Amino acid sequence: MSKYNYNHSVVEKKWQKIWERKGIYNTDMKARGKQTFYNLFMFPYPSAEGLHAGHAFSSTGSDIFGRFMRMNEKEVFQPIGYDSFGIHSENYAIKVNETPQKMLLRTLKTYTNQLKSMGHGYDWTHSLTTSDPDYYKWTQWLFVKLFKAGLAYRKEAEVNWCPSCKTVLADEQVMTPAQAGKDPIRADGKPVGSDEDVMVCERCGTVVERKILKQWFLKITHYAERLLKNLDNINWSERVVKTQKEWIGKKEGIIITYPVDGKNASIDCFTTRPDTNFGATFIVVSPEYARKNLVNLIPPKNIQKVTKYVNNALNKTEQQRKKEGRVKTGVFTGLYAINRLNNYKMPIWVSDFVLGGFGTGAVVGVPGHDKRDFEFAKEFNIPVKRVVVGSNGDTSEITTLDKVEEGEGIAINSEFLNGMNTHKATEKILDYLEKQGWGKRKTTYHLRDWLISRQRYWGPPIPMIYCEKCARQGKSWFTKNSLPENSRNSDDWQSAGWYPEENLPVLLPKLKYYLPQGTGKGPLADHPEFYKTRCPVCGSVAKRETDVSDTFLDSSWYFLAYPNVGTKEYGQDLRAQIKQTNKESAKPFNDEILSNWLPVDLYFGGAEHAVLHLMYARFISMALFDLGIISFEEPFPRFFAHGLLIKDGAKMSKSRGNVVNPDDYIQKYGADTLRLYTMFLGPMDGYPDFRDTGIEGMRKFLERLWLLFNTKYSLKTSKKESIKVNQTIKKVTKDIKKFRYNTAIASIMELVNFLKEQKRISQDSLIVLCKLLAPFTPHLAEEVWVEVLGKDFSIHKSTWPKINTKIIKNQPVNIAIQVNGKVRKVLRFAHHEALDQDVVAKKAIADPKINQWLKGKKVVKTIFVPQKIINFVLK
RNA sequence: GCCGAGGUGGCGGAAUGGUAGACGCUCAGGACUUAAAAUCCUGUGUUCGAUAAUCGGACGUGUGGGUUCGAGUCCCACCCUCGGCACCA
Repeated sequence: MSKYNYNHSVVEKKWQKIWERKGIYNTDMKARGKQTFYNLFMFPYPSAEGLHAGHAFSSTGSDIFGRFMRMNEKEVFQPIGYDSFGIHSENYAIKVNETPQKMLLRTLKTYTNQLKSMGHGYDWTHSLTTSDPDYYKWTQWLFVKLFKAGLAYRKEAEVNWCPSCKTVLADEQVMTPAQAGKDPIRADGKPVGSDEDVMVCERCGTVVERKILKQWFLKITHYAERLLKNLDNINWSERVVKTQKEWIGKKEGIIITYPVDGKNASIDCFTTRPDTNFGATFIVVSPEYARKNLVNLIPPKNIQKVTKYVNNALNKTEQQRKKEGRVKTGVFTGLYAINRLNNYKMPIWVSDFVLGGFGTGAVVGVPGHDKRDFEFAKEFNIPVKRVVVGSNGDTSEITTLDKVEEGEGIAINSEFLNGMNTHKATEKILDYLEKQGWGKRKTTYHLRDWLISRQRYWGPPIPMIYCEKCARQGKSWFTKNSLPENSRNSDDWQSAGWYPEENLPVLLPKLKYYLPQGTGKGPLADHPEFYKTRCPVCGSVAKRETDVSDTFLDSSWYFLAYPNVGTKEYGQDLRAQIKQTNKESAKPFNDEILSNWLPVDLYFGGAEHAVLHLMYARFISMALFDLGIISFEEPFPRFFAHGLLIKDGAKMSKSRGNVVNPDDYIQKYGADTLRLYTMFLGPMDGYPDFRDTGIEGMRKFLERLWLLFNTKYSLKTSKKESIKVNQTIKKVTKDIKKFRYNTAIASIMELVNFLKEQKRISQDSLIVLCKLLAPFTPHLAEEVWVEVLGKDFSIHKSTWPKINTKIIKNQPVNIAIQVNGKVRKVLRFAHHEALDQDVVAKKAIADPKINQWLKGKKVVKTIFVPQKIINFVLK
């Protein structure tokens, strides 16, 4: 090839072929003697014909780090695969009117070609596809394991239903339209008002409905405390940690029991601020609570008004309640409750601002220290008491909303709590109330159990068998005494008649018509040849579960599978296994490989999975840890949340018509150009906008690079050149470690500009430059390494350049002149002038400006200020 | 309302308390060319002044204060933007 033309398509194809043939990115899983590095990138789900430029942006970010670690002498494992099961793929198949199987045959080929054409260093020998029976038999095995451990159960519950996807959704898959990035639509075609607060399906943007159905749940709440606690010990992007913490939503408080005056009854209220309880002046219960627990107690003269209010409130939809805003309404029940702390008689009210579904559904009103309580008290002329003095020191009466002190402070008017700070007072009162038997500590979480049933076709069938005969006799897989710890206290235990299927996989049959029914049952329910079976215990006719599991169950363990792909453990036949006595110990993992490679060293992915995949994967890992199957709780000690590549100010999406296809750019400019360009646009955790003009410039830079490498070089390196080169190494290394690829590239460009201005460029400088470029532009670097610099095969087996610290030590310095003990003047000198402190000091004094300034002043000291201040006395 | 993150040229974005605007895009001028494209060179925060030319001054990081020899960076108050949570007791 001509040395003056950089032909990207020839070079890139050539090296991609060589890499594949020689398998240089294939990892020796039993590697010894080298430190291992598991570099994981969130696998894509094939819900379109191919990847868009956003994937190129994020996957390149992950690949660069992997290549960097490789050059830092780590044995790097960088796998890739496909999250091919699930609603997203199925919906796309429906759209193109094909079966998911057939659609995937085509799209996976495209995805693979695209990923390869970007030049990522993936180990394709450890690839996996979640819809492959070899994979999903283990997903089913996982479900069975969880079931046996009491972590999977079935219960009837009010659940989210997407009328468009015709399936239920987990709480995490329901969000506001803004979060989903979709305009809300209603299944019946009615328009959604812009002021309406609606929740939509994460996938399709349809407004969700509520339905009561019997479904399978995973008991993630059992791990709420550990999921929360461990967050403090893992190195994750801050915003993701915060989101998870909020989603778990831990609240510590106490349930206080207040006797109802003159009745043989009491009301339980949950509060997180028992330290303010001396300031309680009323009780409010939700309409739900009133209807359920209070109606019989209410005096006749109040009953009509209360009933009317309750009925009215309960007939309103959630949306109506929200629309009415914060105006407080309510009705007095005629009843009083006693606050046993001070024997205060608190009127009991009913109001719809109290939620039936949170806490106990009843609240104790402390109007001085809760804004909502204050609004309510003002509305109905209920007394307000101050029991906390906040940081502003105000002790006056609380008469307006802005005087309500919700923060921490010092307790007053609270008898034995007086003078204590909020923290101490809380501890004291908690102990006191428990000791008196008036209350009980209670911790609540926002996190709910994970609903995994899906009434769809494209997923792993939930491997459970239902035997009606056994159910009638109250039999189940668990004997009465063998109910696991986790489930023993649960009211939700309704699994009589259910047995786990161990003859795995329960194959998903090929169906020609697989569309969701919308009846609350999945398409498999129409296929007796699938669901008809025999009870594994009594042998009578039994039925299989016809729902499939959530796609997030597939992806909750895939990172554990990658390193084990190809092992005999992962490949073993579970159908043969069950005949063996050790069937309980069957698992897809090789212990040596697990300990060599896991947990994942760096997980690179999108922040949108904060409460979805990332939470589920942590939960599953903890469960597997408790079952003794793996030896760590946290699968991802380090997670980096990348940003998103946007186009014309918006997220790329088909409906907006702003999808950038990376193929066009790879063909026109080359993968290296696209890699370098997307990385240069901005910080990796930002939201850079893709523009065509910029990429032209980047392509020109690569051409100039190519020319630079092809110019004559000398063997000697000048001192100035050496300083520059070493500064660049230092900067680029630091930036890559912090995922600041854009500034790393800028430094490389600066070095190139510098080298171009030199009359002679040394070979050493070019070698360093080539190495610095290698993670970003792997093909170009490889070509230069071998063809131009004549080095051994593959730059990626070479080592990252070392910094010569001696050379870059001399940085610019400041000379500060001290008069009468205070620094009064500072001069700045370039590094090469400031090698000797005395020389510099003399020079400072000699400076005409300083000289003039110094006139008539007594110089005591000059101070040498490079990075830190070093004092020395001027003689 | 509460909790985060942030506000720097025409644009994307750089700056361990130490020459603000690296690097790139855009734009302008020049060279080459019959011409255009490509390429290369020069300039490009605002403003004032000056020279034959090299040049010099002032102001500039949302606003107003403060600390410091020195502040985009640290502290206080305010304004604005973007995320997350939201009648969760």
